[in-house]
Amino acid sequence: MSRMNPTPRQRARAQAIEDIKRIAREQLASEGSAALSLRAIARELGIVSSAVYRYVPSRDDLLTMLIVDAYNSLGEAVEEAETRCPREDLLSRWRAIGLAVREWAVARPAEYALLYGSPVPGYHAPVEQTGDPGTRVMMLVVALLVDIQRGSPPTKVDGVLGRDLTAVREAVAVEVGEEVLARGYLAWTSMFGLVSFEVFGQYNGSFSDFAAHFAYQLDRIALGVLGLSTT
Amino acid sequence: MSRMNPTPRQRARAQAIEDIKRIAREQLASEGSAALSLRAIARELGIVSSAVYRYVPSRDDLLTMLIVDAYNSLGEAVEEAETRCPREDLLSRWRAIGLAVREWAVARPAEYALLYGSPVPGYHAPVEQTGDPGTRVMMLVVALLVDIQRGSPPTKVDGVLGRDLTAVREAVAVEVGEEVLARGYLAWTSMFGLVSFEVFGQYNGSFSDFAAHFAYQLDRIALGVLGLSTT
DNA sequence: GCATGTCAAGAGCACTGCTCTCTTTTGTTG
DNA sequence: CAACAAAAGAGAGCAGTGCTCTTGACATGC
Repeated sequence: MSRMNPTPRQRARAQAIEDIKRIAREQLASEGSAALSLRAIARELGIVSSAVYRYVPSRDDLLTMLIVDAYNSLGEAVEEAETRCPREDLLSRWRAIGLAVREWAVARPAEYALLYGSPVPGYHAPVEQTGDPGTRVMMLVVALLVDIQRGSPPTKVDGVLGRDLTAVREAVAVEVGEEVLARGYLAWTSMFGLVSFEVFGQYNGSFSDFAAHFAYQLDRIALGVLGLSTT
Repeated sequence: MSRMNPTPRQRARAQAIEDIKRIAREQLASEGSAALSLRAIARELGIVSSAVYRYVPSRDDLLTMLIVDAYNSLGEAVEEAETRCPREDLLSRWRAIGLAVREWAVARPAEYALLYGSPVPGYHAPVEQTGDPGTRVMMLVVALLVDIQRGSPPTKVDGVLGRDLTAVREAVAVEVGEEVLARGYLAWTSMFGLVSFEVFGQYNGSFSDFAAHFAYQLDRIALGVLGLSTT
C-alpha cells in the first residue's frame, strides 16, 4: 500500500525529507556535527522551524538518518572499488578497500567524523538502525581474511583474547583462524587510524602528499600485518 | 612581581580558575565536549553565569585550557612510564608508551576525545598554545626511533613522501632515516587507531578484554612495523 | 461536497554564550 | 584605622538553540 504506486503526498513528503537531509549534509560539511541546527535548515528551506518536525521527529533522528546514509554511501563506494579487483589478487583487494575508504573520507570529512570520530555528545546511535549498514566495509575485510587464511592451517590465540576471537569467528560464521582474525583487526584499525589522523588534522602539516603517505603505509600494513607480499 | 610571592588575590583567582576547570572536566566526562556549559559550571559553583567570565574569557578559551592540561597530563603519564624502562630494552619502551597512552585514554575518554577525536565544531585549537604540549608523547617515540635506527644504515624513501619525511627529519633534527621514520608514523597511527576504536566504541562489543587485545596488537606492531623482536 | 488527514505558522518554554551596567566585597596603602 | 581602587559578583538583556502546543489553511479520498 505504501510502496507500490506512491501517492503525490508520499512523493512530496519523500522529497521534503530528501531536501532536509541534503541541507543538513551541507551544514555538516561547513560547520560540523554539533552545529547542525534544525532552525537553520528551516531557514534555508524558507520554512518555519516547527514545520521541519513534520518530517523529522527530532535532531537526533536526523543525525541517525545521516549516519545510516553515510554508512551506506561508504559501503557502496568501497564495495564498488573492491569488486573491480580479480578475486585472487589479495593485495590489490586490500589496496582497493583502503584507498576507497580514504577517498570517501577526505571527500566527506564531516560525515566521516560522524561515523568514526568521537561520538556526538548526548547522542547514542541506535544499533538496530546503524548496525547493518555499519558492517558493510568490515564484511569485505572479513572476506579478504578468509582468502588469506585459505591454504594455510588456522592458528589459535591464547587466553581471553583467543576466546573473544573465537566468539567473533563463530558470529560471522566464516572459515578464518583466530590468528588471522587478529591480524585483520589490526590492519582494520591501523587503516582507520591513518585516515582519522589525516581527516582530523593530527599530522600538523607533516605531509604535503597524504595520498602518497597513505598508499605507502597501506602496503606496509599489507606486508607487516596481513602478510601479503607487495612485490 | 607576579610569580614570586603570590598575593592572596592571585591565590584566590588561581583557585577559582582551578575550580572552574575541575567542574568543566567533570561535565566533560559525564556529558561530552559539546555539552560543556559555562552556565552549568556557574550553577555548580553557586555563582551567576557572568561571573565566570571574570576568570575565563570564553568557552573556547576554556576548551583550550582543558586541551593543554590534557596534553600535559597525558605527556606526563607516558613519560613517567617510559623512563622506568631500561634504555636498551626498546620493546619494553614501546610497550610502556602504548600501555600508558591506552590507560590514560580509557580513564579519561572525554579528554582523549578532545585531543584525538573529531575536532570540536567551530573551534580550532590555537597551535601556539597546544602545539608544544601536544608533541610530548611524539617525542618519546622519536627518541625510540633513533635507538631503533642506531647501528643500521639509514634508508631513504622515494618520491614526494621521501621529501616530506626528510623535511620532518630535519625539523626534529635527530639521526633517523626516512624509512624508519615512516615505520614510526605507522606504529604511531596504528596505536592511536586501536585506542580510538576502543574509546569511541567502534568494536561494538567484540572484545571482553580490551587490555589483552591491545597488548597483543601492540606487540604485533612492534614486530611487524617497528621490527622489534618480541621473543 | 465534505470529512479526514497533512502541512505550515506562530507563540512559548527552557536552555545556551556572551555583554553590559551596577553594586558589593576585598586587599592594599597612606 | 580609614580611604581608595581593583577585583568580583549580580542581574538584566540579546540572539541563538531544540522542541511542544495550538491554530488555521489546504489538498486528498470517499
